[in-house]
Amino acid sequence: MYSQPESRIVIIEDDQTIREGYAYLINHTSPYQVVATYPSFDAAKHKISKDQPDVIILDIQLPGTNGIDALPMLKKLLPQVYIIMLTVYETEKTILDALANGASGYFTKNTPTAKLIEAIKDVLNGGGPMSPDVAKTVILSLQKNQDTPLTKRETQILELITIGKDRGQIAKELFIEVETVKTHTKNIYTKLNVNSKAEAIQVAKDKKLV
Amino acid sequence: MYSQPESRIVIIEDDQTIREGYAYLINHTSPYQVVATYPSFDAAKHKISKDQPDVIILDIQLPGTNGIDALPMLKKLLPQVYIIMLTVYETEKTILDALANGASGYFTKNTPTAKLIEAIKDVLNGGGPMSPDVAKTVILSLQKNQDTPLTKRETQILELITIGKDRGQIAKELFIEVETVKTHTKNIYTKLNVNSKAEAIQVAKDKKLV
DNA sequence: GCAAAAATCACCCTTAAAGGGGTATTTTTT
DNA sequence: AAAAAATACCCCTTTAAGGGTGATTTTTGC
Repeated sequence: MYSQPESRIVIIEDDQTIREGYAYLINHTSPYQVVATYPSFDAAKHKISKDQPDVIILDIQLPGTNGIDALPMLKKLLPQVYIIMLTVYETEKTILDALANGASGYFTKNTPTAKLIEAIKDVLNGGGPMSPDVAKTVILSLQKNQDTPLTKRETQILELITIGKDRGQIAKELFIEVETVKTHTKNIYTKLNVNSKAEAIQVAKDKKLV
Repeated sequence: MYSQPESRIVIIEDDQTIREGYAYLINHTSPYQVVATYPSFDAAKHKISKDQPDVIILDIQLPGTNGIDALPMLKKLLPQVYIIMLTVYETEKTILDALANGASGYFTKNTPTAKLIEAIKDVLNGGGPMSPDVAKTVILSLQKNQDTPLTKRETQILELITIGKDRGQIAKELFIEVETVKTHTKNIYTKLNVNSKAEAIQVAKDKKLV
């Protein structure tokens, strides 16, 4: 499916200047049309279905229902819609939350309109855009801790532990004895300074060891 | 730190045409210089430290040591270096592996040189580039399953279970009784058709319920 | 080629935390 | 008003986890 000139955009953004600015620029410098703008999700929710948007530009910091909470509801109302998030803040948590909740992209409010229009084109063509800053945050959050105190095998076993495998499953998967898994596990616990599977999982996630 | 005109690039890529093509274009159409090119990691490993590269463009499908395995070794050799991965394949697994192992960016071989040069600039300035296709894969892999059979509370508890919390910790965190956590857990198990914490974690990861 | 590090396996012993069954009240949503 | 979700208790069983100790083999790094 390729982006059609008549693709319909809706903007949900509380700041009037930004809202109208983007709307004007999109309408005048792109083949897309802004069919509606709303200052909040609560204002939008009863009307937006009739707007039949292809893409929604959604602010995160909205009065009333915020953008993150609005995401799943919008997805429910309009399952096919692409949503591009807009925000001033960029904490790892909010970005990942947004992405995990179904955002197709993520931009800051100082993103030039040209970039935004390019992003709209990208999502309409099925590619998900991501601004470099956001991409960096995502990458950093995925980045594995390089200087692990754990050996290769230990890391491997810790990884299997974190995805819920028990001793027996791990042993089978690695073609080793359960007792060996136990030994490795003990060493892992010593190195990580924990003494239970649960704690190990938490430390592993925390330090991005796996 | 801003990108310096004298920034040094090394290309590790087995296909001679691509290797020399990129080298020529980067040298002639950008302020960066390709200081060395290698057809494999094995050929590069003993010399690359002396090249003092700022950015390495690294192919994934290499003869001998592949790019993914080479990543951590390169990072060890040159902790400060930025690595941009190059590949023809784009499975979710390989991309996430690369990112998790410390790649700064990820592009396909048909990426126009202009884009690649822009990416080099981006990484040198500290922003991580990501091609739209890759970004999409990453996003998709982060995407939460929308139609969970679980309730809000159940999802919440499953989430805590997957990060290794036990009944007691979950109860405390949610200000409810341990017995209530148990009840929810039982219901989760029934719905997910499992009967252990370990299985639940696996199903949760698998179906991206959390 | 040698020493250190990593990976492998085994036996003993203990108990907390997990899992299964059933029941029931309160709160929220529709 | 009915249905769904969230809360809470009781009883009962056992498994998988954790701790201690010791030893052999394989892989790595210099």
